[in-house]
Amino acid sequence: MPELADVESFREVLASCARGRLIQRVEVRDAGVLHGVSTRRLRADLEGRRFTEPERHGKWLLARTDGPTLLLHFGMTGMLVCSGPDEEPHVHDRVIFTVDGGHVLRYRDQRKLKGLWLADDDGVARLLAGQGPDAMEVSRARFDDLLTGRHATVKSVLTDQSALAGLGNLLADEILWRAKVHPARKADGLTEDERKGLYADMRRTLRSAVRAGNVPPRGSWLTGRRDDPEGTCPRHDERLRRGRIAGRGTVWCPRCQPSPTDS
DNA sequence: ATAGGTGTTTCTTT
DNA sequence: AAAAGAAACACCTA
Repeated sequence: MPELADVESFREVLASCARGRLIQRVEVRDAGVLHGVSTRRLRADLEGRRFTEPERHGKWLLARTDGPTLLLHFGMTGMLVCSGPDEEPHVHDRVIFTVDGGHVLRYRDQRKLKGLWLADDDGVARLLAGQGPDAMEVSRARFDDLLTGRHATVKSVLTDQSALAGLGNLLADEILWRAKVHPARKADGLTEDERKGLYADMRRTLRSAVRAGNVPPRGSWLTGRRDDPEGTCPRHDERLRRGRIAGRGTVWCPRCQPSPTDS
């Protein structure tokens, strides 16, 4: 699930559920999701504090409080859920925050690939130090530098969080499809026009996906067709192609996105 | 039933 | 430098 658009929706969940609220109780149901902090210290440091305005950088969610910051990363299957006070916990609710006003915030995750960190401002800076600029905020000039400076495939650059933060497998494929750029093209082999188009289509795609709260599995999107082994391009009846690029399952349209001829 | 796959990241090996 | 593989984890499907 969680790429930039999903994490942005979790930020909104956090804001509407808990911003300005007092943290009454922190229940760690599975300490396996805690990183660099014990259950005891998480509770001691957060209970009695108040959530403030949450932020996001790439796929990281920063749950700010009037004390330390709780950082959340959702791996492949994590999510943030807000519920009323009396709902039964879900099997995969790993940490549950009860705040005042009758709201309960749940960090839910099936696989526990990532999890929760607690940090002061220096710690936050350290954790995010390796991240590139957020994909929603990156300037055209910076985006250009990113691509022209690298000989790797364009897909691997787009999904490299240290280059550009926030794009995952689905968003990258979606953006490349919209921009009609083959994912295996070399980043430094793109023309000026292609980089310009890629930037514009990245912004368009992100705007729509953030509005939807995910990369929408609609038929007019590549994502709406990638799970169908016989899926075709939304633009025509061409059968989608699949392969492994940048180490991830990749989908593209052979007609819209011509194969790289350069090397 | 075992193998292989997965909207992620990181570390190691090639 | 960059790509591939494995590992972390839990679950699903073939």
